[in-house]
Order: sequence, then C-alpha cells, then structure tokens
Amino acid sequence: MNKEKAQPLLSYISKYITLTPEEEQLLMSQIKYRKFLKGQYVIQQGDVCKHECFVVSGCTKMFHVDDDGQEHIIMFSIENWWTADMGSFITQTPADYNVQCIENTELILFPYDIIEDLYAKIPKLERFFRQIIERAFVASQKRIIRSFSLSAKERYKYFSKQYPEIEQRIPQYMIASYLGITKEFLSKIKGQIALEE
Amino acid sequence: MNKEKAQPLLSYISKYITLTPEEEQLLMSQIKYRKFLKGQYVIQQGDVCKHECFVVSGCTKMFHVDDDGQEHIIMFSIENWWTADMGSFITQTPADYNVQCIENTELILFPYDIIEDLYAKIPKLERFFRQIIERAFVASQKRIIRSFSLSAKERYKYFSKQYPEIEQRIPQYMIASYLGITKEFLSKIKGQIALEE
DNA sequence: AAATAATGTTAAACTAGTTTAATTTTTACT
DNA sequence: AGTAAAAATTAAACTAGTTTAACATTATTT
Repeated sequence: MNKEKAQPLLSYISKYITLTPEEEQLLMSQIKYRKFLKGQYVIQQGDVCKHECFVVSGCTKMFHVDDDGQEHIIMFSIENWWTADMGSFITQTPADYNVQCIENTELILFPYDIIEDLYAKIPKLERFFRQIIERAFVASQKRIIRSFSLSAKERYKYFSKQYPEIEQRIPQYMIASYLGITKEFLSKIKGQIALEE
Repeated sequence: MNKEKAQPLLSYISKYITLTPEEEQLLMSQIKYRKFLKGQYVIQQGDVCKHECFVVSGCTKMFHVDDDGQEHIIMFSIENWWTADMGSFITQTPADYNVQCIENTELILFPYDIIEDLYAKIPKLERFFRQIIERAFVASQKRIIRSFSLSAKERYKYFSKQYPEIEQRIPQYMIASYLGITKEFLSKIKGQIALEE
C-alpha cells in the first residue's frame, strides 16, 4: 500500500516502537488500504474475521445481535483506533460480532495470513501489538467495573466526559445501546441532567 | 526458583511455545515462587502492581472497592490462571484493584523489573504473553456482552455451567458479587431454578 | 458440646430501568 | 421547498433487581 495514506498508522506506531526504513517498507508491502461507505459491513457475525483493522478516518461500531434480535454495541472506533472481532481473528472461527461503518470510513487492514510471518520478521511489531492489546484489555476490564458499580446516569456522564468527540458524531440511540440501556431511558437521563444544571 | 515447583507453569507455557533448556533456565532464574495464606493480599488497591502472577494452586479473587465501599469481584483465578492489576502493572501507577487469596495459594511471580529484559532475551515469551492477553481480552469483551444481553438468572446459569469447579469452591455471596447482583437475589434465583427442575 | 462467626434464606417495601405507544424534532432526499 | 425517513422525547404501566431486616443453616474455634 501507498505510504502517504498510511501516514496516520505510521505515526501511531512510532509512539510505541521505532521501525527501520526496511521494516517499514516490508510492513507497507503486506497491509491493505480500503474505503468503506457509511452503512457497509467490515465484519459480519458468522463470518471468519480475516483482518485487524486500523481506522484512518471515519467511524465504525462493533455490535452483537442476541437471540432476541436485540443489538448491543460493544465499541465505537474512530481515527487511530482498532477494530476486529479478536476472538474470531485469533481462532479463525465464526465471528460473534458485526463491525459496520457509521460514517464513510478508511481502514488499513492487517491480514491474518501474513501477521504471524510479520511478527517473525519484525519482532518489534509483536511488541507493538502486545502493548495495544494490553491496553485494550485494561480498558475492557474497567468497563466491566463501571457497568456494575455505576448507575446508568453515572455511566452516561462518564462516557460523555471521556469521549466528547464520539458523542458529537453518533446518534443517541447508539450511545444508549453502548451504555446498556434503552434509548428512552437515556433520553430521560439527559432531561434530568439538564435540570440539574 | 526451583524447577519442581514450576512444573505447572512450564507445562502451561509449553502449550503455546517451546523453550530451549537454556531459555527455560534463564526464565527460572528470574521468576519467584511464593506461598500465601487464605485471606492474604497479593495486591492492594492504591499500591503499584509489581508482578504478574501465575496460580500454581489455590484460588484468588480480584475485586474493586467503589466509592460507596461496595466490593465488586472482577475475576477469580484458580490453578493455571493468571492474576494481576494489568493496568497498574503496565503503567506502574497505583492499582484500582485488590487481589486476595480465598484459599491458601501458591503463586509464581513475574517481576516488572525483569519482564521487558526477558522479552528481549526470549522473544518467544513475548509471543506467549501476547497470546495470553489476547485471550483474556476476548473473554473480557464477551463478559461485557453477557452483562448487557443476559438476565441475572441467565448469567448465573452460564457461570455455573462454565465454571462448575469454581462454583464448588467459592461462597455464594462472592459469586453474586462477580455476577453483579446482590447475594439475596442470587439466593432467590437459585430457589427459582430448583423449582424449574 | 457449646459458642461464635460466617454463610445462606425469606419476604415485604421499594427503585432503577424497561416496555409500549403516541408525538415531536431533526435530517436527508427529490 | 416539501416529503419521507430517521432520531429523540414523553408518559403510564410494568418488572427485574435492591434494600432492609429478621431468621436459619453451616462451619470453625475453644
């Protein structure tokens, strides 16, 4: 892939590790760039997840559809975030989750087929991904704690303080789904908060 | 540390990677073995987490005490599991969580000071830990989904089917905390389930 | 064997969040 | 600009889970 388009990824990577020009070139030759339109699916529940995806621009939501047909949003990914069904990716079994673009989105894809080989050739990259996942894991555990120890109102306040840019870009009913509450109740909460001020 | 006591760890590691005798010896020289009594703390909220811990025998609980003084159990770790406040460990900042032994417990400790050096000397170990964390992350995300899409009764049934050995060993009020419900409500749920059969 | 502490149960009153359904507001399309 | 579609609000009836408090059972210690 073309270096210019990969710039956001390269500067992101450089926060963790330093690649030599050769390593950078090798990496470039293996990863793929792809544009998606709003509404398009990057991964579909039931398919095997073939890529780890870095978001260059745009926004995606990752969600699970449960047995009652209800949609539960697990995460949003904007610029400089990752998205993938990690469980499906590492085991190459059918995905539990969907990833859909909620804006026109540019992604850089790390294909499953080459990633182990890339780790072998560039051990620093394995370090890089280890660190990324460590952080993702920490964030995920914190979210579990919040879901048990905070009320819906507190969780919403936390979200809107922590991710103000995301809140701007995303319809409220999706935020409700991310917070694990109904859109009606989020609407009520926002009304209450407005009165508090 | 002594090789005999490390046997469970070594066979666990061998499921992921193959170490040469020299690598194994290097690893052994860097990690520590330690016994804890029931009730002892391995990590305390507020302290910096200095080790990643592998459970050789016994059982620990990791929990967070919230602002209201309420205890929320994040995970249990039995034989062949890991425990640590990963967030505190990787950033070397004060821990959000406590780890306490709920049985007499034997741990193998991977000290923070040597782990990066160990990764450099044995890149395979970095691969090993990457894979462990990937799995932990996947499990954590699935738990978020369950906490949103399942009722308390369904979550309990899932837990008791998934971890029957853990359920045997642990008081019911701790399981309630892990499931994010009160002990009274878990008791009610168990009553209902008993009637269903 | 008795006594104490730890764990588990039951039930009534309560509350945070859901459901349903009707209405309003905002956004996108021709 | 006008229309349709998507998103957000409101409110009443409901339910899953909490709180409080009293009691029962099981382990642990002496």
